[in-house]
Amino acid sequence: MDELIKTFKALSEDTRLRIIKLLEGGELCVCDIVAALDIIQPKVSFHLNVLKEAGFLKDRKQGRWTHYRIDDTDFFRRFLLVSVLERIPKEALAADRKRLETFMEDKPVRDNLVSLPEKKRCAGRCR
Amino acid sequence: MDELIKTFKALSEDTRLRIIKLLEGGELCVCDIVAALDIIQPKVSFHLNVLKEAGFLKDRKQGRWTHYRIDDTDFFRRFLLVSVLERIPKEALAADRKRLETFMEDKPVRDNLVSLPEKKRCAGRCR
DNA sequence: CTATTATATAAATAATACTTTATATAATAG
DNA sequence: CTATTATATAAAGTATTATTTATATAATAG
Repeated sequence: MDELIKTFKALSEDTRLRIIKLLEGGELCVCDIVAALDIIQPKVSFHLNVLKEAGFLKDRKQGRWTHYRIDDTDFFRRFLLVSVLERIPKEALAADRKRLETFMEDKPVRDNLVSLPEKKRCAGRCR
Repeated sequence: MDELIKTFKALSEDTRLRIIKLLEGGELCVCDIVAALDIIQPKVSFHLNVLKEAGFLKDRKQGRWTHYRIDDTDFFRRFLLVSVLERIPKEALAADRKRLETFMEDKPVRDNLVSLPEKKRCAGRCR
């Protein structure tokens, strides 16, 4: 029963649902999420960890960055995620999406690194 | 998004899942649930209200009693309830079920009232 | 090697949620 | 009407969870 409670509790918080909605578009590193949500990094890390511990996210370390993505290996959690995604209207989190886009576009440093091996690049404007 | 959070939060607590599992067997009045869970009445009322506010339960007043039952009018909540029920193994809450059965059987007063109109009877041993 | 960057984690604080105790209310038995 | 019963609610206390600030760690650029 504890696992079930942990599962639902992970989905019972605003910031975490915003993260899920962001990751609908694919993998992001922590700094991308920080920029998109416009909240401080330890707060983002805290919530990412709650979602990960509950089995909703997977992480992938790459150099200095940690990339998070939706973990869709479990059927029940996958159903819950889809339910969440379809119940949050696109316009509700438009600001998050907008900040993410701006952050992604406005990355002069990344452009300089496009030719470097994947290991050294970040999806955002990280150096 | 707030409604979604409220929905999941309602399912993020031990006592509330025990209540849901109890109500799988059908409508019960508050005193039945108090007896089954062996916890104090205001605590039960608090959790019943959380579940009701989240749309998982309906209540029905009958004389001095309030009977609660699962509200299966909404498809999504219904799916969540079924998911909860099937994920809580029968043996996990055997003690609750046992206390409920004992309480239901051991009701000398109710037997005296069986012939009275429905309005005056309680499912438990309430007088 | 040193400085910087990305992220994590610890400690302190703040905010929420739950529990308990006490009391209110409404129905009804006597 | 008065006492009792079932349930609800308010107030106070406790516990849990979230947030912030500060710091640690690990990677890497220079």
